[in-house]
Amino acid sequence: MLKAARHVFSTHGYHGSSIAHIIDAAGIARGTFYLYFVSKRAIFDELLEDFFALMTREVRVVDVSPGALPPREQLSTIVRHVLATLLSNADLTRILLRETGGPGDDFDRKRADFFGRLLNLIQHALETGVVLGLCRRGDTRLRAYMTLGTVKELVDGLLVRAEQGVLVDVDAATREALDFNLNGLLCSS
Amino acid sequence: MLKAARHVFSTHGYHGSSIAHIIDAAGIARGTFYLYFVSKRAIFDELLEDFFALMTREVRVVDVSPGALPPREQLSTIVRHVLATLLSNADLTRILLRETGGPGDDFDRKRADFFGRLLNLIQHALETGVVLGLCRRGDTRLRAYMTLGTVKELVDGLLVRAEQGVLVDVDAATREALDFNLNGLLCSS
Amino acid sequence: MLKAARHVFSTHGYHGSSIAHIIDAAGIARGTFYLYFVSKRAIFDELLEDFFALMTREVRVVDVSPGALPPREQLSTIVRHVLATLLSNADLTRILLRETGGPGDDFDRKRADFFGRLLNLIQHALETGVVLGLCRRGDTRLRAYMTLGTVKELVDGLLVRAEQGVLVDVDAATREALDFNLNGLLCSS
Amino acid sequence: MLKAARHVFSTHGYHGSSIAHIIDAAGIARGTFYLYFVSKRAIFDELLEDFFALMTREVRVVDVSPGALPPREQLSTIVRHVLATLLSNADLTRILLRETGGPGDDFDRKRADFFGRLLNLIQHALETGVVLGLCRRGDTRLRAYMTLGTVKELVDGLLVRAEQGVLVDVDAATREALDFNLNGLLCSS
DNA sequence: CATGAATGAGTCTTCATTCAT
DNA sequence: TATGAATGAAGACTCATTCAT
Repeated sequence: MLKAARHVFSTHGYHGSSIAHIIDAAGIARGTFYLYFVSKRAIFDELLEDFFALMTREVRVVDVSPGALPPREQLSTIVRHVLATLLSNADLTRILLRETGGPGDDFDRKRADFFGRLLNLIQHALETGVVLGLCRRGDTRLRAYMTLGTVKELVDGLLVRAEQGVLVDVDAATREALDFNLNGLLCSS
Repeated sequence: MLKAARHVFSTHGYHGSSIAHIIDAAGIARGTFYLYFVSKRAIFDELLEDFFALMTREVRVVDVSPGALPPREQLSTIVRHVLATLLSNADLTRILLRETGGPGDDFDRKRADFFGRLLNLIQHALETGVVLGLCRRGDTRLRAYMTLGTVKELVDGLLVRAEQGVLVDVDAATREALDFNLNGLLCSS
Repeated sequence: MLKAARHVFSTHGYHGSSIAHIIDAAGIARGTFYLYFVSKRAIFDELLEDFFALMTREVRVVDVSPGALPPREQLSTIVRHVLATLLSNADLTRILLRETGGPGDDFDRKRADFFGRLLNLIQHALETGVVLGLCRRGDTRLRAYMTLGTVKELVDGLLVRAEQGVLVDVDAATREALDFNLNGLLCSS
Repeated sequence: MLKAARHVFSTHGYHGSSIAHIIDAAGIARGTFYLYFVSKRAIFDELLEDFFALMTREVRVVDVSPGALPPREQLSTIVRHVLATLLSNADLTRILLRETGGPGDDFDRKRADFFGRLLNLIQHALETGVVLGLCRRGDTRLRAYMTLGTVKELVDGLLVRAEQGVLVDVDAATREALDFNLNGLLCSS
């Protein structure tokens, strides 16, 4: 049922999905839906809540204490996890990336919260990198935005590929993501 | 009237905006609206069409012929223009960036078209860069996605700042964008 | 279970009470309800049927045969019984007096039947009174209505008092009722 | 439209009447209804508000200053007006008298308010009567309830007659009402 | 050109009732 | 006998769109 809703929502968006769609997809009766979910809004929220939780579980602060793995390796692991999670939950990812102005302000707020937390995490990492002399100085907030942007759009691109039947190579994508964010596009640089 | 609609749409999203909102904001009668626009959908489309046109005008292929300005300078000009245009049309930008799953598949298709064209432009530039020995080899499509992502999210971040009353420095943002995309985050690397 | 329903109905009215309310109050399962009652309507009917029976038992034709107690005394006894019964079954009385337009026409018809029978009883008594020279001539039907009205509204008033925590004096109320109906409001008259 | 609703409500009660009934009776479309009334509840309220106003206009405190008309005459006038108003608005009267547990607590509260005001008026009159030596001492509150009851039930009875096609004689009813309330049922007494 | 009253298809939600366990 | 998950008809309300003035 959550599965059905997930599919329906990710296909038509929140507003484009009616209860009728969902119950048809789930093969249940109207009343049954309301037996498990208080409202259309509620099932949408639950869907995202679960996904937010799933995503958040993967995201950790990079450990820079001596003896820890090299930061780049840690980053690589995190990014690979994140990408893998997002790609293997294409439905939910689509909702997360593409659904906006959804059920009202609450959803946007929750979404903003989620990305905001990510943003802070990234920004914190960047600042640490600057302190450690690894990263160039600059507006870390804006850079955090841009880094987040690379991931979001990368996933979107991979999703498109997947939709076209192309097999996605998560490892390669991870490499590209790290390479792009760390070294930029230029050659020697 | 387009102005009113623009504001309403960007504030409440497509689905959150009713004809009533728009005509109230525009101070016209219901019937008058349909005198100028065939449907709610139509005014939304026109709004975006205009904006797409406005944006596209700014985006040029980088000229790599001998005697042209250095590519980085050209890029800088383009990016500055793009950022300035987006930021000075915050309403439309918000719609472009945040409104999804809007009026139906058509909107998404158009939006996808727009970003697709951008994507192709960027990819083409990257490939040129590779050929010229300026850029590292790699999956140029994915890199194009990521580059696009940096711009989208950067603008979103700047918009947030603007909404918070912080004056936005387009030149600085342009520098950050170029720097990030070209050189990445790492120091000397 | 009837008790629970009685309380629920008298508190929220017929339409305001759902099966859920009733089974919650009774602490039973949904299915169990339908084991004992064919429908929501049925339990409501049974509730009232019982109450109608209870009430009717108290109401007798006044015995005017020689040797019987004085009519006023008989009346006093009947009225006292009626008032006591109504007041000690506040829940049901509330339903009887206040619930209207309930489950549909049937309920109203039954209710009308009940009061109709009362009406006939009262009218008959009045006509007897006229024949015996005790009562003034007049439209006995209308007078019967009015007499019934005094009782209904009196009980309502007493119920209000009871709800406010005021102890109700049935004897006093009986006296007032008889006095009002027999002698009216005026002094010497 | 109010007319249609009035008829529908008075026939089926609040809960028994659907918007569909009302718009069918009024010969309008669904949306048109909501153009004029915010909700089902709203039209019901307006109906009653109007009627309350109409009724209240008729009810005055009896003037006992020297030189005024005899109280009984004033009473007679008031009662005649009230009865005439109620009977010539049979639909609304039916709602007022028979609809309970309607749209929720608000309606009951409003209804209670209305009858409460009447009650106070009557009680005040009775107390004045006692002071003037016209009325017997007693529980004036309870007597007010009973007086109110006579009117309500009398009207109900007259309504029944009217429904049966019997022509109602308002003057006769007024006489009966006054006679009953002032002198009671007994003969010389 | 402008108006705004009227429309009715479409949506969410409730709740009495059934039935397999 | 008891349960409670499942049902689906019915109802209130929204809103993009039309059209007579």
